[in-house]
Amino acid sequence: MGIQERREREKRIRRQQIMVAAKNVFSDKGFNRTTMEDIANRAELSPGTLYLYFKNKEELYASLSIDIMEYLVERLENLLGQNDLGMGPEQKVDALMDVLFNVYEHDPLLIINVFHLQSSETLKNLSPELLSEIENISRRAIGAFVKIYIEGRDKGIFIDKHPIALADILWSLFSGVLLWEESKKIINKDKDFIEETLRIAFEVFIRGLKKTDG
Amino acid sequence: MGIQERREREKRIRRQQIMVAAKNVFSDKGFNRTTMEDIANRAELSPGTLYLYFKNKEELYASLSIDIMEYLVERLENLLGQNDLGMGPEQKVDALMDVLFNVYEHDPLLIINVFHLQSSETLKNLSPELLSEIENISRRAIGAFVKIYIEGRDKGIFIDKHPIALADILWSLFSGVLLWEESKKIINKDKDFIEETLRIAFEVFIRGLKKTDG
Amino acid sequence: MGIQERREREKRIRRQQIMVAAKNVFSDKGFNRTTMEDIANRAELSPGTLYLYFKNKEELYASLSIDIMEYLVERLENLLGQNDLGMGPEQKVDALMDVLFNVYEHDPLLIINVFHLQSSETLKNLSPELLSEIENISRRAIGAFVKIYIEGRDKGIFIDKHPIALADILWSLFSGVLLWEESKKIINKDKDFIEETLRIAFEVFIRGLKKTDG
Amino acid sequence: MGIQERREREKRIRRQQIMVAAKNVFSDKGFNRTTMEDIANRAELSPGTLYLYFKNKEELYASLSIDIMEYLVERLENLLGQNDLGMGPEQKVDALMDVLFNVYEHDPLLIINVFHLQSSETLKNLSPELLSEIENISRRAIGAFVKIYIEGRDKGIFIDKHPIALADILWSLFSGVLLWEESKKIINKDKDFIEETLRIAFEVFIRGLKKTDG
DNA sequence: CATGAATGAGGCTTCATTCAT
DNA sequence: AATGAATGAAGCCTCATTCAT
Repeated sequence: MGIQERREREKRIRRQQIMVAAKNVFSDKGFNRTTMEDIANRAELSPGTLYLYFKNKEELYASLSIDIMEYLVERLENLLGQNDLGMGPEQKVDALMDVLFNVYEHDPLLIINVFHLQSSETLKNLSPELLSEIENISRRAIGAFVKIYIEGRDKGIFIDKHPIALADILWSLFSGVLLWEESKKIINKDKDFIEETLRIAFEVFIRGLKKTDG
Repeated sequence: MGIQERREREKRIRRQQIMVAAKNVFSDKGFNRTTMEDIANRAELSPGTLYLYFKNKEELYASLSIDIMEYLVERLENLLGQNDLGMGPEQKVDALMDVLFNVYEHDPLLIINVFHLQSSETLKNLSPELLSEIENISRRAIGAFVKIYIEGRDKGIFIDKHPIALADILWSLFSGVLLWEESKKIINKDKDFIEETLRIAFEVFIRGLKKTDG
Repeated sequence: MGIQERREREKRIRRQQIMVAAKNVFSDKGFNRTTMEDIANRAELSPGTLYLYFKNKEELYASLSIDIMEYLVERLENLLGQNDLGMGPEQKVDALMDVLFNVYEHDPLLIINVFHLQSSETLKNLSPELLSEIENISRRAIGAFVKIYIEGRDKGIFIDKHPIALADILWSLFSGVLLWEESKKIINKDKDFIEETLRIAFEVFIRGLKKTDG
Repeated sequence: MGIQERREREKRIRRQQIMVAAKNVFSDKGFNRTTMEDIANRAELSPGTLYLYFKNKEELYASLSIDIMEYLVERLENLLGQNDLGMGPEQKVDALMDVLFNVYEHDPLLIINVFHLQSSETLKNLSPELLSEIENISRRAIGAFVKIYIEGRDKGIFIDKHPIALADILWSLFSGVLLWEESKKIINKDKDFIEETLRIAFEVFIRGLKKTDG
C-alpha cells in the first residue's frame, strides 16, 4: 500500500537529484556550454533519464529557476507572516532586503540564472505552463513588497506612488546590482562589493521612499 | 600614399556594415539563435568575410556592445561638457537619465544585449583586449555620474556616500528596470511600462540622494 | 490441472490484446513512428510486458501481419469449402476478389502493413521461424487461387499458364492497386477510387484469363 | 566569366555524387537502417555537406526516387515519340512493358524504393514542393499509357474503360509484381521469376484489354 | 580582399530493450 | 507474470570556422 507513495517519493528525490546536478553544472559553465550529458554525468544518471523528468534542456533550466524563486517567495511570505514584532514598514523593507541577500548568498549562482531566465531569448522558448508558473511566482513576490509598502503609505510614512511600479523597481534594483557587480567581478577581480553596494542601494531607496517633511 | 588611408577607411566602413547587420539580427533572434550566416546574409557578405574583421562570434557580439556603450558615454560626456547652462546637480541627474533612456529608445534591443554581455558566461570567453576595452568604457561611464554626484555632494545637496558605489547603483537601477520590464512584456503582453517605471525609479533615487533637512 | 490450460488461455488473450493495440497504433502512425511505449499505453500494459510475448518490435509487427493473412486465408478456404453452390470458376474468381476486398475493408490499414512486411528491409530482420510461417501462409493463399484456376483450366474455360505465376499475379494486382491508390490519396486528396479500380482490374484480369474462342 | 557556370556545374555534379552514394547505401540497407553518415562516407564527404544539397534524409530519399521516375518517364515518352514504326497499340503496350522492365533492370533496387516512397508513412513527411513534383511526374507517366490506350480504343481494338483507371492498373500490376517477387526472393531463395511473371502478367492484361469478337 | 563550399565536432533527443522489484 | 524506471547507443542535424580559389 505504501508502494505507490514510495514511488512518488523516489520520483521526487530523483527529480531533485537532477536539479542539484544541473544547478552545479549550469553554475560552472553557464547555460549554453552545459550539455545534457554533463548534467547526466554529474547526477550519475544516463542522459535518457533526464528526459523522464524534464521535457528538454530549457525546461530543466527554467524549473531550476522557478525553484529558487519559490524558495525566495516563501521566505518573503514568512517574513510578513510573523506579524510586526514591532517592525515598522521601514524596518520591514530592510528585512526584505536581508531575505533577498540571504537567498542570494545561499544560492549565488542560481540567482544569476534567474536573470538569464528573464532574458527574452529564453522566455520565448518555454511552455505555456512554465510561463504561467513563472508569472504566478513573480506575482507573489511582488505582492509581498506591495503589502509592506501600502502599510507604510497608509501610515503616512511613504510617499504615494504606484505600488506595483515600486515593487518592480525594488526587484530591478536588487537584481540589477547583483548582475552588475557579478560582471564587475569578472572584469577586474577586485574585492567583492556586492553586499556593500546592495546596502547602500537599499538605504538610498528607502530614503527616497520616505516622506521628508516632519 | 592616400591609398593606405583609403584602405583604412574602407576597412572601417566594412566593419561598420557588419556590425549594423549583426545588430539587427541579434536584435531579432537573440545571441544564440543568430548564426554567422544570418549576419553574413544581412550584411550581403559571405560568412568567411566576417572572420576577416572579427575573430569570432563572441567578439563580434562584444564589439557591438562596446559600440553602443561608447555612444552612450559620448552622450553622457557631452551632457557634462555643456557646462551648467544653469542646471543644478539634481537636474543633471535628471538629464542623465534622459540620455540613458534616449539611447535605449534609439537602440532598444541592443541595450538589452549589453546586459547579456554582462552575463558572466559571455564575459568569460572574451579576449583580454576586449575585456580591458569594456573596463575602460565602463570607467568613463561611471566617471560621468561621479562628477555630477561630487558636485552635488560638495554643494551640500547630496548625502555623502561612496561615489563609485552610487554610480554602480544608478547603472544597476537603470539596467535592472529595463531588463525586468522587457521580460514582463514577454510574460504578459500588457502595455509597456518602461518609461513610466524608469521615471519613478529615478525620482525615488534622486529623493534618496538628497539631503532632507532644510 | 485445468490451471495449466487457464494459463495458456490467458496468455493467448494477453497476446491478442497486445496485437490489437499494436494494430491500432501501427495503423495510426506507421511502423517507424510507432514506439513500443505507444503500444504498451494503448494496451494498458507496461512496455516490459510486451517483451514477454514478443521478442522485439519487428516480430510483433510481423505477427500482426501474419494474423491478418491467416484471417484472409481462412476466408479464402471457406469460400472454396462451400463447394460450388453452382458457381463456375469465373464467378469464383469474382468471389475471391470480394473476399480480398472485404478483408481490406475490415482492416484497411493493416493490409497496407502487409506490403510493408513484404518490403525486403523488414523481411531481412525476421527470425527463421516467422519467415517460414509467412511462407506457409502464403502458400495456402496461393493454393486457394490455384485450385480455382485449375478447375477452370480443366473445364476449358481458362487459358493455360503456370498456375503459381497466375496466383502471384492475382495477388500482385490486388496489392499493387491498394498500395498505389492509397498513395494517390496522400498526394491528391480526391475521392477514393480503390473499389472502382479494383473491380476494373479484376474484370480485365478475368477477361485476360478466359479463352476467347467460342 | 564562365566562373558562374562552372560553379553551377560543380554543384550539380556534387549533388549527383551524393545521390549515387545514397542510392547505393539505401539499396544495401534500406531506408531506415541507412544513416546520413553512411551516405557521407560512401560519397567521401562530410555529413554536414549533405545538408547543403538536401534538406534532410527524407528529401534526399525522395529526390532519388523522383530521379529514377524521371528517367522512366523520359524513356516512356521517347517510346511514343518515335511514332508508330508500324506498331499497333497492342505492340506499344508490349514495348511499354519492356521499357518498364529495362528501367527496373538498370536500377533494380531503386525502383523498389519508389514503392517505399509510395508508402504513406514516407509521403506524409515530404515538403509540398517535392510532393507536387511527384504528382507531376506521375501524371506524365500515366499520360504515356493513356495515349496508347486511347489510340487502341479509338481503333476499336481495346474495350472501353476509364483510361486513368487502366493506367493505374497497369502501374499497379507492374509494381505489385516487382514488389511481390522481390519479397518472395527473400523468403525462399529460388530462381528469380520476375521477368517471367511480368511477361505473363502483361500478356493476360493485354488479352483482357482487347475486344474479343472478330 | 572576398568568397562560399566544405568541414566535422558535438549537441539534443529518442526509444528499443533490460532488469530489479 | 507484470512493472516501469533506467539505460545508453545512435541518429539527425546545426553551425562556427577554415581554406582553396
